Amino acid sequence: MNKQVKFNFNPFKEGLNQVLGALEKDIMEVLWNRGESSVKEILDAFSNDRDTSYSTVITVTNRMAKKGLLKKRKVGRAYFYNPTYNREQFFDVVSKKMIEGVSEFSFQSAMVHFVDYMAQVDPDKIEYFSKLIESKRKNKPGK
Amino acid sequence: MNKQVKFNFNPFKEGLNQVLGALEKDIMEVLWNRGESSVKEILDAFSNDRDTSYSTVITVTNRMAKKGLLKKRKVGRAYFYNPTYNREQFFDVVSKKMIEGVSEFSFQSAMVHFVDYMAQVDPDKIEYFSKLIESKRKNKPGK
DNA sequence: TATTATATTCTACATATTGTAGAATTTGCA
DNA sequence: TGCAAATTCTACAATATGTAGAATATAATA
Repeated sequence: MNKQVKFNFNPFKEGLNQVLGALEKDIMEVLWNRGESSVKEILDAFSNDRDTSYSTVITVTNRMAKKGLLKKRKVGRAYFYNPTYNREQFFDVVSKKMIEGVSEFSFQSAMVHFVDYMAQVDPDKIEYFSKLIESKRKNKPGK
Repeated sequence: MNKQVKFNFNPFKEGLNQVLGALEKDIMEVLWNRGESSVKEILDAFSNDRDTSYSTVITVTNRMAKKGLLKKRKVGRAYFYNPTYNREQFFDVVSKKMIEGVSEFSFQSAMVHFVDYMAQVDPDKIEYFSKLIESKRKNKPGK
């Protein structure tokens, strides 16, 4: 029923490009900013340095719909596309799947490096994280 | 200098297949189990249900060497291959890069889902994790 | 040294993903 | 009903991975 979004994660890229191709990303950004849009509207929203043909955008939006990233809806003769998830949901859905994936891959290493990362990048986050954990500990069912 | 290993992560697969192709994984397993090996030795180590040609293995081991997964060394007329990282190191290197990648992608979500995952899969790990964090907090440089 | 067995290199094809777009076709509105 | 607009179909490019035959190089040995 719930067809989940499919993606790969490239840790050597940045931001959305870790999960989406360059054009896919640009399309998502437009749709998140504008809301449901037609291909023409997406094209118009692209900055002038991106020169992409009409049919290229159609091809890619259709592929994205097939992957579960977008929903399409017919309005008159044209199709309108809308992200399945809003920006925040998307980052959350991807993060969840990735954390599960990496944890399954090697939980021990994931733990260690997660703490290391926190300590290095923003030590203050550790405080917040501790609280998050404490609240979970309280909810932990006694054995 | 330190050419790092390149990889993608597919959270919809399992174990090493999240990072390696099917044949790449089989080759890594053989090398981790046997240590430095020739193509012939790798082929011999494959279970009988895998029917792969000599040149297929050469092609893939060479690609893996190019990606930084293996080191090759000439012995007589043949090349011997050895993993750049042992099994534990490999899981650790990949996990580190992935945790950094996902944290950069969305640290907030990563945090929440990491704790959720822990609580759900193995609540006892939370205790260990708390200690890990406490030790980091002590090392935290006072502002 | 000539032969043979073995290993490598080169090349090429298959599938999958993503970017790209022309040509043909459909469709809806004026 | 005719045309502009949009879609569909098809196809090519690059990258990643799996696959392997043919040609070539090389080492051991007869």
